[in-house]
Amino acid sequence: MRKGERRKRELLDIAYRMFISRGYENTSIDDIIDEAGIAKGTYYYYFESKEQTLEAVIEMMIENEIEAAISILDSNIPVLQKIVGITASIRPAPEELPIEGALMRPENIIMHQKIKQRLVEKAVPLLSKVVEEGIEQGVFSCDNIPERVRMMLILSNETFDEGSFTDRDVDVFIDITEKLLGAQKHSMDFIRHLIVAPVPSGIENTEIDIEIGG
Amino acid sequence: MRKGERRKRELLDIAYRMFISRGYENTSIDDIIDEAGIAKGTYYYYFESKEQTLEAVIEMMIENEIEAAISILDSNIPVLQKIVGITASIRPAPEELPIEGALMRPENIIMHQKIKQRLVEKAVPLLSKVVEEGIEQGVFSCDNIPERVRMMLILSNETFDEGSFTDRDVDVFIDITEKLLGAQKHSMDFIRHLIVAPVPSGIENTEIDIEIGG
Amino acid sequence: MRKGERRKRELLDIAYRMFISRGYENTSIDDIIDEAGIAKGTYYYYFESKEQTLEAVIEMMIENEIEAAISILDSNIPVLQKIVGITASIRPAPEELPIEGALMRPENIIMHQKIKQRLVEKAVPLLSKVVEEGIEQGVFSCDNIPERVRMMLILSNETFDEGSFTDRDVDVFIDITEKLLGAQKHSMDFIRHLIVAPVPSGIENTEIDIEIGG
Amino acid sequence: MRKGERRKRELLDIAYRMFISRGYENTSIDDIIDEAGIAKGTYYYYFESKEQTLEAVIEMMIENEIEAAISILDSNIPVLQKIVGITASIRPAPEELPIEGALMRPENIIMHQKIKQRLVEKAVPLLSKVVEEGIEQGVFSCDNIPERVRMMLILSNETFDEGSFTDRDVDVFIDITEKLLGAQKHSMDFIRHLIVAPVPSGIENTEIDIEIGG
DNA sequence: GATGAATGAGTATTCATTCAT
DNA sequence: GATGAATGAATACTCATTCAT
Repeated sequence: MRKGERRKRELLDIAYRMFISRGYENTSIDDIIDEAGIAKGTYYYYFESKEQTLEAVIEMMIENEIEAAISILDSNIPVLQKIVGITASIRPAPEELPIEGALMRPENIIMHQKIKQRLVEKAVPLLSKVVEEGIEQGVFSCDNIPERVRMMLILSNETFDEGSFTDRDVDVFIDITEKLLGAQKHSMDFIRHLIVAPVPSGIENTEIDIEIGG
Repeated sequence: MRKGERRKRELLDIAYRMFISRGYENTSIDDIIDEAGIAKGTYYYYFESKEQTLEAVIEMMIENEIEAAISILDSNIPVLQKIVGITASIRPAPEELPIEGALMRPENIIMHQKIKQRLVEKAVPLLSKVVEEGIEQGVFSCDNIPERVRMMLILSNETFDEGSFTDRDVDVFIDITEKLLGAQKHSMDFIRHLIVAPVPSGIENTEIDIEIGG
Repeated sequence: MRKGERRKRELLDIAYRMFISRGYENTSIDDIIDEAGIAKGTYYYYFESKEQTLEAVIEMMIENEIEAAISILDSNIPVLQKIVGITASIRPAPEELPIEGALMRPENIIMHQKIKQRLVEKAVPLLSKVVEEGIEQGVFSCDNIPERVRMMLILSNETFDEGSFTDRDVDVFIDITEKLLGAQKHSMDFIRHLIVAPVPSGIENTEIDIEIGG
Repeated sequence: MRKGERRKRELLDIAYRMFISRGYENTSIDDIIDEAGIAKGTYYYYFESKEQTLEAVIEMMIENEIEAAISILDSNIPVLQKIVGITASIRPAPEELPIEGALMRPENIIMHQKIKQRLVEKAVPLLSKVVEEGIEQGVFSCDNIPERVRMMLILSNETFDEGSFTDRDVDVFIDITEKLLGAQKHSMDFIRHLIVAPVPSGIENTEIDIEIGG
């Protein structure tokens, strides 16, 4: 049993790495067992199906992220930094992402989507705690905390995941987050230094500036 | 030529409906040609590949949405209502969505994602125009318009698409949109009547309220 | 493992027979598995692709021929007969050839060509040994042995493979082979009795005897 | 009719070039009509089938070669040079061959084979005339002329077509041709200067030198 | 002479899953 | 616990050919 557990964990790691690097759809059971050096029957001894494996892989991933988030939550750093730290830790680490940041490659969308969804689910209550903490300390001031936290997470995910955001995106994100949580203007400016815009502002917009209507 | 065009349009419609109702991945070429009552060769006479068909289907869909959006843009209704109208028209109409609202079913994720992405791309410049109009009229007040518009769209998509939002989500969305664009508090309250929350507030949160840490 | 090997050999035999009798291009995977009574997956469990199967089939064939050739090489028969024996054994046995002798039917050309090429490659070093032996014994006398052997093989293949050669072709072949290897005039005459010309001399030429020029 | 003929000739030229450059099997009717800028129906107005087109293409090619050969035959140059000239002209010009000399690529084998066969058929009677001429002049001395000529052609084709022959191959070829036709030793040495071996002698043989038997 | 829409049989390959040993 | 042989449904795409206009 102990041995079996270890084996399963091992397989999970392999599946994880392969799903991440080549996409779920592009990874066949054969790929996995080849890499693991086991027989096909063995794989099916440990997993019911490929989909169940994906589920398990995601669960494992989530647990890791959440663990990190909780340790931040329980630490003694200031509330504002907790928010940022947890939000960051909740996002799949860059090195875990498919190469070339090709999250949009169809073969990766499904897994990516599932992960994001689960992470938001898990993170909302955690961050809500932090916001409540902040309200007690007078740093934040707002109602409907979980809903606000959820929107903040969505914005963060959708804006920064693709890796093609600009300084302006960061500016707006900071502004809106402060207002979302009722924080002091500029109190979250420090985020700016933590996020490096890979694309200088103004480039993206040029081509979008189309003349419309009359 | 006329005849060929009609035929192609017909096939596009069929593909569209099938992709929408059973998902792109779950629709085989055979399904499409059976439905259309044509030979396989005929299908490939009009489309290069299945993927290209998806692209064409999405393009068709987008064009429809954008057309509607532009007619709103060019109309004489108040700026605030333009914003809401365009934002709504930009979202795939509910009846166009896969049955059971199962946008999250893996087989639909890819198409859904592609559509959302293209719609945002197309809508940002349109809405930016409206916001500028609003600024001139003193209704809005903000900088970095395209970035703000983009975030508003993302929030709108992610919040209302799933069909499982609450009144609180609506409240927060209104609050944040007003702040995002620098609108008067409560000036966008009227949205509330246009969006009906399918899930009463407070239900979702119960299960998320987990005890954490020590 | 033993079992798998047997199965593979079995499939190889079936593929071999089918490729030979109806041509590689005209044999579909479905034909093969129908004949073998196995599922498609099973076929692909043993072979990577149709082309790889062809490769394997040819390899098997070659090995058989070469084995026969080597046993002749190692025997004690006179050098002249070794040459003839190996040259003959190196040629695909008539019963192995596509029915109707239709080697020229396009569907067979590819395989036929590949086989000939590989056989020549394999046979040249073998026959070179024999020629060296013959030189030591004073039966042959020549330089550039591998090149000469290769040409002899080509001539033999191209002349006798089609199955439409005449007595005169045999005469010329004998003459030229003797000269090629520096053998005594008439020392290889005995070949004549081993090769039966299916077409009496003089028939082919009639139609070719065209008046040319002015 | 005149116009139709021109059109057909035009199509033939296109088909010819495409078959040559990408192989018969790899050239689809669609490729041809795209290149020609005509409709599919038009193609079938001029040709019965793809195979018939190949036949016509080859016929056209052969005619060109034979024409050149005949003009050499009728000229006043010495017999030995006629032999060489015709033999060379009979071989598909290098620039007509598939790129990269990949005659062995399966997609080209069929056409290549057909061409070689037809060329030999056509060339044998021509060269036989020359050899007879040579016999009258005392330059050659042999019987069974067509058979000898045929073998010479085969040897020439098989040896020099691949483009990977050595100086030794040339030496042996000269030696054997002289003996085949009963020419004076060294009388054909001049060929050597006309053929440039792309591969220095001795390289190929190394790897073939395998130890065999006991 | 010319068009181009329509055909449909044909083909190789993939892959998650099962199960007897 | 572990194996690996066997399965077979599923699928996208090709292409020479026909024929009504």
